[in-house]
Amino acid sequence: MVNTKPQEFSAEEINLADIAKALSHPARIKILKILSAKNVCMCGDIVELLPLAQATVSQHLKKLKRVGLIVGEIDGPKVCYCVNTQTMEKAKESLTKLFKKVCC
Amino acid sequence: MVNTKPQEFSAEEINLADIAKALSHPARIKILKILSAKNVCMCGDIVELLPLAQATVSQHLKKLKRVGLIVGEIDGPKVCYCVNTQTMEKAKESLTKLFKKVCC
DNA sequence: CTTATTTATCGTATATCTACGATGAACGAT
DNA sequence: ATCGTTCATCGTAGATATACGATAAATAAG
Repeated sequence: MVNTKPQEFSAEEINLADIAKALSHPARIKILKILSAKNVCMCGDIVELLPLAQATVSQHLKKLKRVGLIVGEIDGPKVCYCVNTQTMEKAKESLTKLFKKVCC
Repeated sequence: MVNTKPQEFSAEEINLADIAKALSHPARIKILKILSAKNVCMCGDIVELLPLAQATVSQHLKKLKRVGLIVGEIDGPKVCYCVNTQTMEKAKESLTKLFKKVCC
């Protein structure tokens, strides 16, 4: 009798799940839209546009940063956030690949 | 002075976040791949292919069902799961729309 | 009817997520 | 040096996610 149960998931599956997790809250979806619309944006500007406290927005930004979907550059006391187009492209490709495999 | 802080998120943002949440675990990514490869599949078959207990796999299936990405049809004591291509297409379109807006 | 098979659900433990106020750290301006 | 601005982090509370064994429910087969 052979053990067919695999030990873990593939790096690709884990990576795609991480991307999806970063996109799994409306606030983070909206943050990406805001950043792309303004091209570059201070944290404070984002807080103004979301129904959330500054600390909470900062946490959401951290999660988007962690997977590389956005980048924050320090500019004096402020921080300029912007979309990381390269990572975003990769994310899009990974998802497109999944959809192609799964249905379309 | 005007209050610029919105009260909540849009239905579209919430919906997209829900889809992303359903895809936010490697097991669920893999389940979708398995189902599409076999076209139709029993729960037990999926359990064999994942490094998880039956109860855990059942929970993951439930989450995919909840957002409509898969459908389970009862067949005697078994349940035949398959990808819901329609919902999958919609999910793909929603994500594509986001990526188009945000970067690509 | 009893038994075996298949799957969902329950109960439970641990971890992560989400949200906020308070505080700290970094910087520019005075 | 002090103050105001901006943002991250800490501490905390409650909710949700993840995993499993045990059990229940439904059906097919004997």
